[in-house]
Formats: sequence, structure tokens, C-alpha cells
Amino acid sequence: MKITTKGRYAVAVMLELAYNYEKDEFLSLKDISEKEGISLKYIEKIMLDLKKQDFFITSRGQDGGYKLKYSPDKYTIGEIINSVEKDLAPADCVKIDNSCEKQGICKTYPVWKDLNDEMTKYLNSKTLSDYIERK
Amino acid sequence: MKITTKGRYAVAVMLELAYNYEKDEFLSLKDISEKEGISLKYIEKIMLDLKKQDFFITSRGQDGGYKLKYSPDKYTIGEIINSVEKDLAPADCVKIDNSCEKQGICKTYPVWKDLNDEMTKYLNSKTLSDYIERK
DNA sequence: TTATTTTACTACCAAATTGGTAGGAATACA
DNA sequence: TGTATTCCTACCAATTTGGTAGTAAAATAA
Repeated sequence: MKITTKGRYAVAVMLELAYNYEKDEFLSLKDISEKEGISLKYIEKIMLDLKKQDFFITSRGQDGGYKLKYSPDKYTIGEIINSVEKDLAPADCVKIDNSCEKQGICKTYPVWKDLNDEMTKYLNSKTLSDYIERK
Repeated sequence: MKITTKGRYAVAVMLELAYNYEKDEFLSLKDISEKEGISLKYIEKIMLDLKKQDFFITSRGQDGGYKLKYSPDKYTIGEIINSVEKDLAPADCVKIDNSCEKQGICKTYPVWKDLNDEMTKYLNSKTLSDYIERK
């Protein structure tokens, strides 16, 4: 049930961008890499996934980088983790139809369904703004 | 965040034993293996982990097998999964002290701490009896 | 007592996943 | 026009997952 480093780093990167949201400048991956101690190359790869969502405004070249497109309260922790993490659901059966030949008769299905519902509800209720403190 | 097959099978096995609880007989791993379509050898391995807890009464030889020591409402889904799953927490930092050199300054820590608390609370509130239907 | 059934235990292994790195192309700005 | 930065595709080693194999030990039925 661990969140992979990819998911954890994704949240870290999004928090950095959330901190930077009020400012009128881009934040480069190089800066984030140095602040968070994550290799630039790895962050780039994580951004590939995050960019598939409508999350950022970007700019290349000097003084370029990333900026959140919307305010931090518009990004839920759930959707961030979901963007990079393949298996967020506790079991395939609660997400993918016919992923299990015992569909309909499996006695453990309700266990995973309930757990998934609970986690989804929780993760979608928390946003970046819940985790940035303003001075 | 997926629960591994080991964790899922563990819950399946425990549910089978819960169904059998009222009866005054042992349930063999062979029977469970056939009912659930899980290889006997793999179930044996899962039982090695579960047996470290105070879960069962066992008997070897003919008509032997496993029996729950306590009534199904005494077993939480959380402790069952915890027994076989190494990484139930979303991140090491919420379980193991000094597992991360950024302890105390990491901005994402509260995210994993909250999530872990929420999941733990939920998983420990559900027991086997919540998932066995009585006719 | 003996054969059989069942748990108990240790060792091994292939496939998938994780957690990265490397190298370069494209682009925008100073 | 040069440099900083994003963008993109491959590749790879270590770890974890999801098992299997073989055997010993014990309890019971016959």
C-alpha cells in the first residue's frame, strides 16, 4: 500500500509550485530539484505524467519553468497521485471491469470496494492549499 | 497503493475461516485452496505470516486444518493485511523514525501522516464479521 | 503399528515493477 | 546567437512480487 517515490515526489513538486503560485514568475525544475534534493532527470520524468493533466503553464528558455495554471485549492491530492501512480486502487477489480474471473461471486470484493471508496473520498477532499502554510 | 495478492488472499482465507467458525471442525488449507482457486503452496506461505499472530487453532493429520481462535468480529481487516503486507503505510516516514533525512522539515510529511491516520482508522474499524453474510 | 493426511519450514526462482540515468532535440528568451 | 530550459525516447539495475519445490514433523484413522 505504499505510495511510490514517484507519487511522493509528485506531491512535493506540486507543493513547491503551490508555494510559488502568488509570484509572477516561473519556477524551473532545476530549482525544484535543488530545493527538494530530487534529481532533475527524475523530476522531468514525473512532469511528463503530470503534464498530461491540465495543471501547468510552462515556458522554455531562460527564466522559464513551470507555474500552476489554477489556484492551489483547485488541485486535490488524489488527482495528483492518480496522475503518476498506476495502481491507486487497492485491487484491480474495483477499477477495471472483468479484471477478475470471480467477478460477482468474490467474497472479498466488498472489502476492496469499501476501502477504495473511503480512500478516494478522502484523497479527493484534500487539496494543495490544505498543506501550504501562509505566514 | 495496491494491496498485493498476498494481502488479498489473506483476507480471502480469513473470510473462509470466518464462515466456518460456527462449525465444530477444522478447515484444511486444501479445501480453502480449492474453494478460492489459490495454490496450496502459496496459501501455506501466507499462513506462515498469519500464524505469527494469535489467530488460529490448528491440527495436523487427517481431518485437521485451521480454525479461528476467536469470533470473526475480533479480527480487523487492518490487522490481517498488516500481518502479511510489509508496506501498509503510504510512506516509511510515518512509521519508522529517521527513515528520511528530511524529517521535521519535509513539507509533504503531513500529507502522508493524515492519509495513514485515515486509512488506519478505517481499516481497524472493519472486522471479518462486517463481510460475512448470515442467511 | 503403519499409512495417510495435513501442517510446518526452508530454499529457490522468474517476471514485473520501481527508481532511476543518459542523451539529445526543440524552443524561447536575454 | 548562445544559453537555459522544457520535452522526449531509450535504457538499465535493484527490488519486490508471486509464486514453486522439496521435505520434515505430527496427528489420526485403520
